[in-house]
Amino acid sequence: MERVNFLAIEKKWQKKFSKFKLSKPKGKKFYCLEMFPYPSGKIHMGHVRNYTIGDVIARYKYLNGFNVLHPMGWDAFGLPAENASKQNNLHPKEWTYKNIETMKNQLKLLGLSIDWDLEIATCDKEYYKHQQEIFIDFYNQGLVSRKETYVNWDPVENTVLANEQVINGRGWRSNAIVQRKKLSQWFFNITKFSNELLNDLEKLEGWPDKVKLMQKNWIGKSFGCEINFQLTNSPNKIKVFTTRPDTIYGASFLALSVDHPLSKDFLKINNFQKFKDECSKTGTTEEALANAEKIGYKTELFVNHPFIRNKKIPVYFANFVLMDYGSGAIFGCPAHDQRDFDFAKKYNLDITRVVSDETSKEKDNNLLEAYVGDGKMINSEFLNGLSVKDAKEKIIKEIVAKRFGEKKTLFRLKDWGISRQRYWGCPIPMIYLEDGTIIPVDKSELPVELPENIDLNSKGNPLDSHPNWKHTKDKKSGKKAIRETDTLDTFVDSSWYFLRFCSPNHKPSPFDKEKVKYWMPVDQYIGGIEHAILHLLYSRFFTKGINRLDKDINLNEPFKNLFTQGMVCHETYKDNKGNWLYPNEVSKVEANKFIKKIDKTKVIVGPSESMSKSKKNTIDPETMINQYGADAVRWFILSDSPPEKDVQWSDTGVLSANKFLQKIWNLNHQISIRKDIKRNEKLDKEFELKINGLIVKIDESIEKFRFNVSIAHFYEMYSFFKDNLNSEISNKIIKENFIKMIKLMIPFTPHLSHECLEFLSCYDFNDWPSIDRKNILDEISLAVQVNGKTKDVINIKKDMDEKSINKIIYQSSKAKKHLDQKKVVRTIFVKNKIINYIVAK
RNA sequence: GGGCAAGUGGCGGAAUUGGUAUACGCGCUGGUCUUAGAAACCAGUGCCGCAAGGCUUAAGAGUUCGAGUCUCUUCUUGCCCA
Repeated sequence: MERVNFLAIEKKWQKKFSKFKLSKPKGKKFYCLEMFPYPSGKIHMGHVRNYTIGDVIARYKYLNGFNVLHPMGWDAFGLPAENASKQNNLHPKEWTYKNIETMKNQLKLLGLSIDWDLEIATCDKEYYKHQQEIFIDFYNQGLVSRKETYVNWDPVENTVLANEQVINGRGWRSNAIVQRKKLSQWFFNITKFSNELLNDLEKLEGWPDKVKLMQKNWIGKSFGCEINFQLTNSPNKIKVFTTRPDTIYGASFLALSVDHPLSKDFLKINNFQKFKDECSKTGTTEEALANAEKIGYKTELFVNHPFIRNKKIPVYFANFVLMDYGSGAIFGCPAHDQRDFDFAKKYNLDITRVVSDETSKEKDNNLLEAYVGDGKMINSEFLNGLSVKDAKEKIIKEIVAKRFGEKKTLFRLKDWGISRQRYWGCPIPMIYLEDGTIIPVDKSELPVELPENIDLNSKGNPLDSHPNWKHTKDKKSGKKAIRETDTLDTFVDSSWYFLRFCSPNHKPSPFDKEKVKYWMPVDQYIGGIEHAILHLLYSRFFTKGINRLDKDINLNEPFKNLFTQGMVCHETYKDNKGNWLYPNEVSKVEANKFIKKIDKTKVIVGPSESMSKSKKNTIDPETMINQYGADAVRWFILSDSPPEKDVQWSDTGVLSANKFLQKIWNLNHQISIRKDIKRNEKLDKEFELKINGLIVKIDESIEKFRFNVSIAHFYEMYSFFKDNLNSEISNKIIKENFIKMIKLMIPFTPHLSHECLEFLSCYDFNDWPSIDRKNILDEISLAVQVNGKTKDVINIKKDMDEKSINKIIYQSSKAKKHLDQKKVVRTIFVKNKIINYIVAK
């Protein structure tokens, strides 16, 4: 068998690919973008999968005549650089750029069609300078504000986290339990776009429904009303937001957040202070609040019930009410809200049912839990008998009419806190004058550069501890000023990089508007599902913000089509002491039996999980590329599972990919030395039809992101070629069609395909085989069923009528014996598909 | 607790969207070649059955000439929100 040295040919073609451009003067534009990586050191299999998928799409579109933008860059700011710096005494900048160099070379090993002239790194001052400009523009547009709020404080990273970065009450990166802390912070006013961010989801037809639903839930629009409750002993009112005004007749208490303005009057009271401290331990997430024991602090305050004369409702402070949702106060209706129910049980408060549960036969009022379902209103005077929905409408009308409150829509989405007390991020371009005014840095002074000399071991914020960096002057007035020493959340960096890629070297502004108008939106965005909320929501916000700055850009959404790929998984291994082991530290003795290479001790095999350094179930892409070749690695990672699902890494899988690609090379060689034999025109035609069918299938499966199916078709086509090497088919036809197949493989195995084409003296690497519409098979196979069960399959001419088919079946079909001497009651005939005889029993 | 997916051989997974279930790959079994191994090649591989044939898409029901696909119930798993 003829063999090819994959490493040698890959090296050869990579030299050409590295200068490769998919952009061309003609053709419709296509912007193909994969989420850019964090330069953590080395690429991992997740990157391999992500960028291979992107490369298939980019190359496919290019070969189909599109003018393709396919850039790559680095999400280069972030905490790991600081941590590494402390450990290795290497400046974050050096560490980052060293990693970028390594990873860039690794990406090149994959043979990606990336235009490296467009490369950007977010830690480059040429990049963050423009980010600071956008920040100032947003500030001037009222999209940035400074607020004192309770924040999620990550005690391990010593920084503030956005709500989106708190997962199950823990920091998304450190996994430390998040604390509540009051700080003055910068915010992007993302809530100004709540409605647009929600409504425009509908326009995103090219996004997975799942992601849209997650964003919808995250934005969390809810309808309800505000009700002002009159305090009995003061002229003041307490404003309450509720989505269930229909349950007002069941109200038995008011609960306020401990941060509610009214709490000021209680701060001097010892018990209250104690209670407040207790509440701060609960955490800020909705989950923590829901699971925590409901505790309250009873005040001597009462409010009047707006609809029940002479009814006074007690006022509590409670731990499950948050100041930053609604008005920081709720009315409790224990019968129909579980949290209120728990609270009422604990403090012996009234539980009055106002919605009847028609599905339950129990009529008594002794509820075991809150009833939140639908039903008819009871105990509610003029609402009685109405459904929950109707009651809601009626009571809101009444509340508005009587001026007790107003109709209101509320969002769960909160503004995006962007201040981080870290060094390795984009400095926030604001200054504080001595008189207390806060103003943006003059644009002519941008970028506000990070200082090179920094002591990362100092306590607290490194920029704040720097001896002189923060001291500056206001350019206009010449007054002394102090710089903002917080840096921006790194999610800001990735919220507009897709715009920068359209003109990465543009100096005057963040991007060349004309280029953005041409390339945007991104036609295909590809990345992990883990960014379904954070990154994608922020990018949408940025796009809308930028569009507001200049309507002429006319860009509402950044990503037209989104694809979220699954993760790469591998079995986990532990030795008998419970230590994790890398896959290359163990060897397989027999099925399901593994031993540790070093001392032959038994290894415990755990379930297959997403590859992670902590569990050591990682496979190094570079090792695999060196062993099997980049094309084989690409081939395997695309072939084994549909790309949106998790894929199981398998050494035998990548080995068999390697073997198959060797066979393709061997076939290529055999075709080149094939001797022309007697030819049969009919076979020639059949052969052409077959390859024509392949083009249709490959086009379709690539468009639908079903690369595993594409690859199955290539396997079938390979067998077809091999089986026909000695058939009476002309050399011309075999070779022409083999070239077509090889061209179809370019997006999957660019190195091997190019090498084969060159070997066959075909130097046109830039076109895609076209479908010959006339060359469509005129024979089809038809299923013959009796009583709905398939008894035979016959090959007939396309579009043959029922009568002729009947004749064939009664003459020669295997189904004949099931029909003989039986009465056919009915025949169902679907042209070119099936014929079904219903026979009497 | 709520919402959304999904359940097909020993494994990863196909199935033209209601019309031939198990394509393709892995693994496994047998054979050829080889001193041997590896590679390569050939054959087989859902289940029952010697065969004819019958059964089979988590379980159960329903609609239909026909259901992996549609509807309902149950179970299981995964994800997101709580």
